[in-house]
Amino acid sequence: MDPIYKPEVIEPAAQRYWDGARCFEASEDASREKFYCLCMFPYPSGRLHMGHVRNYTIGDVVSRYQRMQGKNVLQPMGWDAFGLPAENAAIKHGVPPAQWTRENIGHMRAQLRRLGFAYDWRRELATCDPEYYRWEQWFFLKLYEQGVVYKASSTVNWDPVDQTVLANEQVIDGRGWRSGAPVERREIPQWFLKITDYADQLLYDLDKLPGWPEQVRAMQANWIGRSEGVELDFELAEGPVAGYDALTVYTTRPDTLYGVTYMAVAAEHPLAVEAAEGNPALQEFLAECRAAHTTEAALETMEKRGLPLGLSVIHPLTGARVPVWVANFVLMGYGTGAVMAVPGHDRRDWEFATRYRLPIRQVIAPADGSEIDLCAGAFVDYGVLVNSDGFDGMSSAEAFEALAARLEGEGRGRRRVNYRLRDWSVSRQRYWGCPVPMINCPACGAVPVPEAQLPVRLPEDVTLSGVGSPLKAMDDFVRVDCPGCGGEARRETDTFDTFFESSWYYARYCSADQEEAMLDDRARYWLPVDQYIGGIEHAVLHLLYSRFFHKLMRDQGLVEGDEPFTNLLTQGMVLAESFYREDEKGGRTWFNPAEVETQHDRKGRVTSAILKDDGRPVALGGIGTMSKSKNNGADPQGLIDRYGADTVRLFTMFAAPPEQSLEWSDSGVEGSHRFMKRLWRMVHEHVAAGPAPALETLSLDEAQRELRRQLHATIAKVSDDIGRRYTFNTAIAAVMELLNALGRHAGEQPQDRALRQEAFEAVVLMLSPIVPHACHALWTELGREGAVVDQPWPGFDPDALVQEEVELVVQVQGKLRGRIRVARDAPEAVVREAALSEENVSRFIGDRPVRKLIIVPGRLVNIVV
RNA sequence: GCCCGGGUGGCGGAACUGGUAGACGCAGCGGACUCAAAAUCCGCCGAUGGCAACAUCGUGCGAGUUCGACUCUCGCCCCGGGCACCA
Repeated sequence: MDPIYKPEVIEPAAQRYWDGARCFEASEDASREKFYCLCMFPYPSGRLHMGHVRNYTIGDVVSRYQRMQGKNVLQPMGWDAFGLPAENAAIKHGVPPAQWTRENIGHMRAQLRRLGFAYDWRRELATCDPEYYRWEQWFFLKLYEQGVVYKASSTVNWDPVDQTVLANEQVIDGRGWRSGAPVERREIPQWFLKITDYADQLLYDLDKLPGWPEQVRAMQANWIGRSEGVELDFELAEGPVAGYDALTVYTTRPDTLYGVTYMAVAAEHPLAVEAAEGNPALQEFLAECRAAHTTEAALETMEKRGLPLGLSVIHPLTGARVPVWVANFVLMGYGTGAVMAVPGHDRRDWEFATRYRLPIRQVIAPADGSEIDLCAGAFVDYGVLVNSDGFDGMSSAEAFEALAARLEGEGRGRRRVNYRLRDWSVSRQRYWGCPVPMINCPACGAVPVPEAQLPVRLPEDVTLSGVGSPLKAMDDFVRVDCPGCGGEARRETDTFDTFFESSWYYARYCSADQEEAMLDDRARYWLPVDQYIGGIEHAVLHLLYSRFFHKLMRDQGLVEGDEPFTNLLTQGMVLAESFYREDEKGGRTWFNPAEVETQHDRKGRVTSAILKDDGRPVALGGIGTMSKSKNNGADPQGLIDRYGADTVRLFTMFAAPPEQSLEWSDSGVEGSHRFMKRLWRMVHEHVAAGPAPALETLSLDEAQRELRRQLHATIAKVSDDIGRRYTFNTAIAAVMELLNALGRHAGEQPQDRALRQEAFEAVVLMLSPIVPHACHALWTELGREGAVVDQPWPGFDPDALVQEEVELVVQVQGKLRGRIRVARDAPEAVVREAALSEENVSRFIGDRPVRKLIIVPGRLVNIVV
């Protein structure tokens, strides 16, 4: 055995073994319990970053642990390969997006292999491959048949120079991020998926996900935003306008109906548009509201403004005339685009009414009878009705029911459920994405591409100028005969939102090589995913869309079950210290932490830092996420080259529990490397002394029994930490402690060596999910047959945990005053006697009488005087 | 504003069901080995007082429950994340 730990030798060797023995190729086996472990697939941006390393190491540890538990484990990997960065890179470097993407995939795949992750690479997929996206086109057409897909006009951010649609993040201060041109709002026909039809299921099924973090479920519930209320009609006092004879509003507070003093409609509302005809002031206001939307200015600070429309409505209960205003805080996209304003009991209505001196009426009083002052602000809580005719004295809840019933009876209102969730617009006016499989015919309208013609392949040999989508100029792609009438038609040049691809990839891994169908029976075997792992940033969009897709696939008979991911782990971010220098103009130059040396005071507190290059000081920029702009990223590749994959894996698992953010520390990595070297050396010393004899548990002396007790206690703890708690950091700490104890145990008797053999074997087994390469080598060095990857997880020997004598802590008045050793099963009287006679304890008791004595078996004694 | 997290040594973190606060690691300090350095090994390492044994204080702040509170209850302060004119 090599006395020196050489990751550069043992890591490739272990990987060659796994590949040769096809260890991680998973196949369906009904006789074994399956475990599908999945990490969110990466966007092939070019190279792996620390977030990837952390994410995939967690998944790999879980997978390898479950494998040792005897489960049939599937852990696949693939590429979320469509998307905007490829187009930007293409424009910048003149490389086609397909080429750029595939080169990046090649590089990142090699990096993942270097880290030794236990993937079934046969199932690798890239969403930009026609073999993948053809099924997504096929599925889209199925949904179209089913009526889940529809086309509607919707507003987009349009860059008039680049002739392209911009995502919200690409609009900076109202201008296109690349062209700098003022962004326009355009109405463009787009494809939508009716996710709102599934809103209730998506909300209520959250209760079926106890294995998800509370936080993620809460975020999804908020995003769906279900509210119960009443929709009611206010008859227009001056007769029909713009084809309406009533103004319909939605409210969650029908109990405040008697407090309505005005109505407010959105700027885009037909009544406002109609009223603006021939009214320049109103027209100007509507135009301002439209412009304000595009800038996405801080809405919270936006002033509430509006103008009267010169219309009024009739209150359905009192018959009073109520004026109609247009207001900039009313959203056309929610409810009916109009609200009944109750300034006494709604903050926004109150602000608006105060500004424009509109009347404020109190109709709700606090349930506890306290006084309120509506001049100071609105009273928004539920309470008891006042000034509301026959409804006075009812609680808000009672009044909700009574008013809803009355309005429904009179045909002027109905109970309604509203959602914040909007239908999902899946069209993107972009090149690098999956083509929407539709054909636009002047005669027939939008016609689906016939199934036999799938896939609609995205032409990959393109040059991107940055102006418009290159697809529009490609006649070969665009010109097509209409499948309906045979006439000349144009192919749809929009592509799908990339969330479309990532919404079902987890299912496709099960049937990755299936050429005849989207999914097959194998998906029924593997799904749902038992453990899904990824970043919290996907808490809403990706994880909501995937849940939606799973229900769509279920309704098409493609999968079983209601939910795709049984357990979800959201890993924390990777943070690092940053350093900078400021020039005269206040501009900052950021230095990578690798180029900087920190200096500390005698306590070890960081006081300042200098640049290694010139020895002059740099400023501390604080801890934050690793980012390009702050130049504080640690490059995984450099660390792997220097320390090996195992050290990097060990550090990322040891530095913090997986859900918390992880602070990067180069010296922490050094520490992990030290541990690897130490483990290697200790095993080497043990092995170099020759084979160990068989362990005879009955002949161990006290020190040996104590060491063995610690060994088996550690096995029990590590099993629980990795298997149940997912606290890999404490599992590693426990193994470190065990190794420290082994180092202190000096004996060289045959049974000491036998015990050491047992301990090292257990350590290697326990660490093998985390540092698999070194453990692969050490298992063989310990003289064991077979590969550690095929070994079962170690069990603990309950007999080894039994102690004849235990140490008890003795407290007086709850404060620690001494320790005693007593037999494990010592009767209470003996424990009591031992505790009271302990020197320090008796000193503290003095001559005070003992009032009470509490014994917690195996732990402590507390004496109350 | 609403909804989630969180606040423990110089630092990352541990203490899982109320029962020894600070495991493990990093940094720091001291020592061994060495001509020297690196590597490695050993020891110390919350604050205050004390030669010491030990004592007092100490988990954001204030109260409470309890024999006993980092852990439970109430009130407050601060930090992070998400949503945010959603009627």
